[in-house]
Amino acid sequence: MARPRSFDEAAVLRAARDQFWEHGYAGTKVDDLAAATGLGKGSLYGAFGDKHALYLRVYDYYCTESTDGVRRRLEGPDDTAYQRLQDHVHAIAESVVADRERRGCLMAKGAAECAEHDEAVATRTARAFRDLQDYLTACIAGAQRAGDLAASEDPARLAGLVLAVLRGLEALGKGGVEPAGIRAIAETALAVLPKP
Amino acid sequence: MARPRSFDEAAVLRAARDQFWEHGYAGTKVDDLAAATGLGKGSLYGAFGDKHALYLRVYDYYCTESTDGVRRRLEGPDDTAYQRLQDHVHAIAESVVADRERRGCLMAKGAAECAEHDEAVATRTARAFRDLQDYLTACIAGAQRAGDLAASEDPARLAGLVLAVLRGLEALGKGGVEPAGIRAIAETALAVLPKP
DNA sequence: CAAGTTCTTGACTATCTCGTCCAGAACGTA
DNA sequence: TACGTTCTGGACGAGATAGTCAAGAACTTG
Repeated sequence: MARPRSFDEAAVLRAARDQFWEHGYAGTKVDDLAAATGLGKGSLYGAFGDKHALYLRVYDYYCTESTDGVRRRLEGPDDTAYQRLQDHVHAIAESVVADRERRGCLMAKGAAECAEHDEAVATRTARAFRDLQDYLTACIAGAQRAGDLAASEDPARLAGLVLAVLRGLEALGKGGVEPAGIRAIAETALAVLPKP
Repeated sequence: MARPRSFDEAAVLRAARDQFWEHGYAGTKVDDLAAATGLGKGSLYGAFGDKHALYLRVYDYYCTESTDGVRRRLEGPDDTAYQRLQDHVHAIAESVVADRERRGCLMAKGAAECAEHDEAVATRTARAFRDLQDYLTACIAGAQRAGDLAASEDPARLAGLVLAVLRGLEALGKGGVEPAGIRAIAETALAVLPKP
């Protein structure tokens, strides 16, 4: 029919994501996006629309990747559910610790910068949090059935608490809290979850 | 000696703070700052230096006000320490719930946007978090001495956990989590703190 | 009240930034 | 191969934006 696209859309989204991630929405220039993706501005506008539309694509892509990864890590049989929960909490703490440039999480950054004025960002963020809490709830419920956590507690409430701690770890990491502090919080959070 | 300033510095800082708070650092224009503060750009530059220097003044001012408020709310005699802790956690949850425009916390927003590239913001944020954890630690230690919390736990670790939950509440609020969810997390966090 | 100093205002400049546009390139189809 | 279509790259323009500057205002002190 016509000339096909010469770029890989996913690669362009990743490059654009890194720009927005590093500089924020307002701090990212369209020229930077063009340079980072290797596309001319004409191609960029033709393929994705304007800066805002591209940001939404990137943000949605990031949220989906992020929450899907969590889902995969948390789902599984009941008898290893508690282990998976522990691993997940530790993994988040380690990723915060490992992030020495304090790049943080694009979801946290994007929500902080844009959710107030951008309904699409707010909506996508809300869905991501809901998904995360659902995956945590399922995992915790599994651990309760397996007898590794007290069955008396509402799993959704515990999941909310864990989610808040994990989001808090991310925020504290941004704030430069030391590795030992981050790890201690993760340990303490796991320790206070009610056991049978 | 000379012509005195015709503006109230604290009022100017508050007006500038609201601009940065609403639009972020990169999203705030110097013209907006001038309009919001009522000062001409010359006065603004003369009194505070450039945009970045003004931002740092504002950010420091906000952090100080914020942490001082928490200190005042948490300090006091041991026998009411646990009550103060509960009140504080509830107050944070309620402030998140009440923030229907999702303006959030300037510290969270500023750290998310700037800490990565701006050493001064990173340093100030780290100090604020350290202060907050110290105040929480002192309050929790008081509650332990009064017999309202289990004395077996390290108060600094519990304080870290509480701080993470509070910062997490803020992040979840930005993400549009419902009031009931926010309040449930606050309740659950208080409920899992180990009692004697 | 005169002199000296600092503050104020807003016009101005130089640069940046978004988004458009077009000439040419690359491809499928007939 | 010739044609129609879509993609590409970058020059361009309109408007925004950070920071400067100069002329005058306001105040203190001698």
